[in-house]
Amino acid sequence: MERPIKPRVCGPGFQGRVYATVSLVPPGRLVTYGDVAAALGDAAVARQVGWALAALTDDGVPWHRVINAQGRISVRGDDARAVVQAARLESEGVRFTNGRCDLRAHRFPLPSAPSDDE
DNA sequence: GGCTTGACTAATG
DNA sequence: TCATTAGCCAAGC
Repeated sequence: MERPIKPRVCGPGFQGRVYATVSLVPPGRLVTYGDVAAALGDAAVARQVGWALAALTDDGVPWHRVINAQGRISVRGDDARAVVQAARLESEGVRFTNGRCDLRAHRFPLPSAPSDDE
């Protein structure tokens, strides 16, 4: 059957995989950069996940559902982005406390690397 | 082809 | 809880 996610059609190289994986996260749920990286097959590329999202311009990707392992929003200088992210998450039912969210309660179990078997 | 940058993570103090 | 350090890896120049 048609593969659930085809990284290549979502973008070039690594970024496309990141977008595809992040797109799997349903509203009201959260994932960490490490989770996305692990879903891609390499937990060590968490940094690259953030880098990929930083270059993201597609509203079709719920980038705001991706936070760091500490349950905090990190946008590395883009404060406006952080405000938007927090607002969207709260809009989806995610509760924030002291700038941190309840990652334990909202964490979404990402599936293993998007099956692009070929 | 090599160096630098970067929305991270885990460990330590 | 916060600050610092070391490690990993892809994209850009």
